[in-house]
Amino acid sequence: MDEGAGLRERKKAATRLALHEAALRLAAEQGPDRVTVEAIADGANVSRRTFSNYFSSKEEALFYGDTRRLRRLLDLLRAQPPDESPWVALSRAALHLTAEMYDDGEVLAWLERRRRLRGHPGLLAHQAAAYAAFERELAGELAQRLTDPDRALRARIMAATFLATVRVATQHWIEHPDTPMVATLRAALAHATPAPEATS
Amino acid sequence: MDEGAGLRERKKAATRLALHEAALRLAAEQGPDRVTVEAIADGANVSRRTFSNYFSSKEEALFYGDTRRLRRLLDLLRAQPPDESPWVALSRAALHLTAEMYDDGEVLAWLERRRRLRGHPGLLAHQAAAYAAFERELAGELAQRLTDPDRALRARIMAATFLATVRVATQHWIEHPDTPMVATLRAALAHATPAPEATS
DNA sequence: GGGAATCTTGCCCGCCAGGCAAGTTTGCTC
DNA sequence: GAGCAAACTTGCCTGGCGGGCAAGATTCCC
Repeated sequence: MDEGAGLRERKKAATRLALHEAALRLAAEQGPDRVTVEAIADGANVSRRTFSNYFSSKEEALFYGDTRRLRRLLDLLRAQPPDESPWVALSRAALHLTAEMYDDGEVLAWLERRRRLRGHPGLLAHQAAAYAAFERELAGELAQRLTDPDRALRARIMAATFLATVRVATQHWIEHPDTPMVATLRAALAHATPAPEATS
Repeated sequence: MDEGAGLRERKKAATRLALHEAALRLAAEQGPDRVTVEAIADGANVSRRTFSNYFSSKEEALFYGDTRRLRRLLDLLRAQPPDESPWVALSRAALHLTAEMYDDGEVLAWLERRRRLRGHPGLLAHQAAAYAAFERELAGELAQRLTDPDRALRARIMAATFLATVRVATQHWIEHPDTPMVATLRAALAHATPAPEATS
């Protein structure tokens, strides 16, 4: 990926990814609390101080994967036809994304490590925070697809509920991997589909 | 409130509340980053160490109000007729709660302080985390009101989307207090109302 | 090749979470 | 009331963290 950019950019992306991978691996091995930032930095062959240049906390490093995926989701959303209903566009983008993840092939290792982190309530909170950081951005994109009088509120609601749905679906799938992920996601999105505006 | 309990319990509740108030006041006055835990403890006439006995971080103290309100919401939900549709029960409980808040009369001071904290993205993340900590509990309650084959997933989705909606509605109202809060909440809940299960 | 921009690292400071133990307050029983 | 146990507060202390700063290394671009 990112083949186009210069050496500097590629190196940065590489260390950022290395830090993320190290964080995830170590957290899965030893439990998230037993891992120090220093250990993560070592695992990526980088000084502790450099870690701080990339991430502002252990947890941010841990969920950098989610962050990247959400950014990708935004791109996929932008690629949807602009006259499509916003929720449908969101759903398509999300399903497209999970398909991509399967193509990557790395899903299995990822799933395994994520399963070991299941049930640490502190981590769930940080994950929710990571998702929440995206709400404004996503809401901005959605607002352009709405014509409502109060699009601002509607866009934020839709962004928040959609992200919550994706987050829960992923979590649920991690805990019940017997069902394929797309099926879980599809069901979750169906459950959360907003009613076509009952004009109360 | 809590008149029934013994002295010990009442004192604990009082210091916990005092710490929360101090945190909110100081954060609103000086900005959340410029406030140290020590200052909050001082503001509540308590040692720094005691702060840690009540809250595990500044942010937890800051959002203790939200936490309390969410607990109250759960009680109100339990008080709804058990044959009511889950989403309607949730909505009623939420509207009931905001009505209670207005009755309290302290909403104005609260609003003022919260407005000053608007736009600190780090805080929004922590708020999302506080709400996320409630998802499991709420989902548990909702699961009892569902008969679905996959109630587990449905309950979690509904809990997550509902909490996201309440959170966004509150935030939106803080930023646009010209509209009354119940109106904002009602609109938000209407936008997020799930469709009656399109059997895809 | 050479200067400018950028990145890495080590050093450092103030802050923070939480274990431990001594001292204090509350609850309970007689 | 007296006295004891449970629970709470506090100070002390440790390991870890976030981020400012400046010196040195690397990359970029002319």
